[in-house]
Amino acid sequence: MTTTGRSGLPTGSPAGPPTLTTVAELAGVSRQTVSNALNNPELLRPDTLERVLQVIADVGYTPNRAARQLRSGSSHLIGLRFEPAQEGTTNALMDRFLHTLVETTRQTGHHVLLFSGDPDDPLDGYDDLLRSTAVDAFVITDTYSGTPQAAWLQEREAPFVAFGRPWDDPHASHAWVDVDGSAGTRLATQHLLEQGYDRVAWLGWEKSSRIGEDRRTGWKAAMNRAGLDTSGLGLRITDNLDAARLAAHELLDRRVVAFVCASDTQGMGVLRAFVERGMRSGVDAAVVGFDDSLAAQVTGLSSVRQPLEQVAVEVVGLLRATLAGAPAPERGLVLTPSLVVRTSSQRPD
Amino acid sequence: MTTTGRSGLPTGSPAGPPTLTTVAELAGVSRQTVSNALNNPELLRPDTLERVLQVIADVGYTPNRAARQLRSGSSHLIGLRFEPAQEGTTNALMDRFLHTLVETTRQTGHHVLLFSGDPDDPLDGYDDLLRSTAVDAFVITDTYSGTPQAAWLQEREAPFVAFGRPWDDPHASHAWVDVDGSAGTRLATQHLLEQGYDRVAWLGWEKSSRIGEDRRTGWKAAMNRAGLDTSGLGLRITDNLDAARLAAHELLDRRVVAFVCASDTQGMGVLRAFVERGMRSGVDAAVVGFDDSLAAQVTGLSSVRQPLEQVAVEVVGLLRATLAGAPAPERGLVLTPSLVVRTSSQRPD
DNA sequence: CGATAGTGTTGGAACGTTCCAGACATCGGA
DNA sequence: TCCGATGTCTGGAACGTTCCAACACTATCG
Repeated sequence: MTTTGRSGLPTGSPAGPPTLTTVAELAGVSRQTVSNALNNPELLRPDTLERVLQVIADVGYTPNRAARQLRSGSSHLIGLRFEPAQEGTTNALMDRFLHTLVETTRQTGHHVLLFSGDPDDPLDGYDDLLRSTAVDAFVITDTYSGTPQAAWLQEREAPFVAFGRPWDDPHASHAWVDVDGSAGTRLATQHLLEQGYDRVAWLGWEKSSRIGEDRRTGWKAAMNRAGLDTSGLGLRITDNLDAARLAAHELLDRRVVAFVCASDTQGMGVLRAFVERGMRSGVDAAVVGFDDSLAAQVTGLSSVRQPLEQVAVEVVGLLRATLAGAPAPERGLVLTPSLVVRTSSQRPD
Repeated sequence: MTTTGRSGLPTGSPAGPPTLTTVAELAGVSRQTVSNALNNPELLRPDTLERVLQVIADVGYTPNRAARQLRSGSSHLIGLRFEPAQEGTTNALMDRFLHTLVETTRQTGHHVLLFSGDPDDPLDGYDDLLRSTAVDAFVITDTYSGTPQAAWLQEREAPFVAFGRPWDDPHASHAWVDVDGSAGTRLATQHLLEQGYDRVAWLGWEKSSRIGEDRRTGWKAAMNRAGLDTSGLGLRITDNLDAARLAAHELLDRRVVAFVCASDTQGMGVLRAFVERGMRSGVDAAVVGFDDSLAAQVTGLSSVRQPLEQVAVEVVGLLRATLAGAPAPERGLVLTPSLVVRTSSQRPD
């Protein structure tokens, strides 16, 4: 029973963390049995299992990730390209999503790997990680600019799930989750109509923004359903405070006092216009923003809130299915946002 | 020259990405030579090097991370426990820091691994990653609650760098970077004094907050240097908008119209109080917040801005040094924040 | 009682890389 | 001419795990 080679040193010398062999020797079983104790416990006889697990706990053994990955091919890492804030994606938004993603993947034994790439090349960074087998799958989030990553990843048969629908190709055959922006603005518009306003204006983004146009349709649908005319009430402007402030003034001149916006930034611009005219927000005029950012929470701006936590949970669910070899669902999952009503759109009591 | 075993299949069959052996055969050299071409190019004859690199580029070879890590012991991953927002750390703040961290580590060939843990146990999660040799080092960020992680990691000789100073032990022997909160509030206070206010109030956090007390000292120092009395001007309240609003009213009753706050949230509360009294912010009264959050940017609240990008760069620099075996610097690195002046504290023109 | 089918456990091989010792030329100097 | 030094390249071994085929043993059945 010559103790397996492993140099001349006394086996299990304190250099480095314990390994399978260390545990095996202490428990008086083979390496493979220890491995099975962790990965296929049902194969072991109960008393053996207990003995092995006890030793594992005693020495504080944790399998070496690199070795496991090398042999099994799975890194238990999910890659996410971490971009600076972009249109439709406030930093804080990403933060909420990311946090739940990390928390949820933890439960499946996965971790999140962040990477970055050349801002001008939406594909940069993916290739390296894929070829070096560093990650098991990707989560892609910036689908507003078309989805070159999706096509690229699919071509390479790399598993991934998208947060954001494939605007270019609604029937794309990959798994995705998105939030129904249109439903959000519909909620906001209905809310303002219920508050007694009949001419509700829209402040949105340029026509080139798919997300912006989607949100606009919600406003339009709510107005139409109420039998109201929208002509002259929908404005497309750039996403900054001052543009929104000026646009609001323009509409206020025409006695339009209710606004639904494509972003909180624009909502803040409208609020500013109210103040400049001495109008009491929520009383003389009303506005609803989009994204429920910190700014909205702190200034009392009503806002449409995306269920990002739920999105992250669903993304992880799809990820698990994809990794298990399941085909992508027939259609993507579209979640409904909620409306957070604050003082900017509701009369006190 | 029997082609090395590798099953009976034609060598380099398209299954899976190319490996060292694939490249070696195509280039007509040994595995080791290919490895050297990447890791120690100076060992190769120039023409051999070129030939090998050409093949590498042709077949799109990237070393397998798991295998490399298993052999060399380095994962090229940096672990970061990703927490929900906490005192003194707005989500958006973390976002700026994290983004630069990802970007900077990219240049050193590292990636950022996010993990989470039991919110009640600041140590949870570290142990697993350490024992499974999943990460090369950690970045710890939540040092405001004491630094149990730092002590714990040091005990295990795990490399790490902290963002945030070790309040409990200023001479702790690990590498850290922090922002000089005191300098920030000093800047803010001086600015208000220059604007002609002489009774500048402080709205800060409870005494138990080290960060809060640090920021308070900056205000006090600036006032003292100007020969001004601070009695009755410093208030410690909870970090929410309404507490700040009420505190501001209390001070405004006493004709105190200039405020330096420990957070933007409090700053927003003060702004609200101005509005409620019909005071024009920046004209009749002034306030400066802390952290330059989106809310501040959008509401025109002057604020102290932390140089988070610079912090991240310095953290990575220290990380590299630590991983290279350098001892921790004698003292931590303290960076100076800047003041972003907006309409809340400066008269127009 | 011998063949058959589990049940629990084992050792060898393999994943793809880098470390290491050595092989084989080539070169300069004694 | 011979020797050591240098430059260039090679093959075996090892990192720690899981896959796989095979093992010993017990229980079942004809």
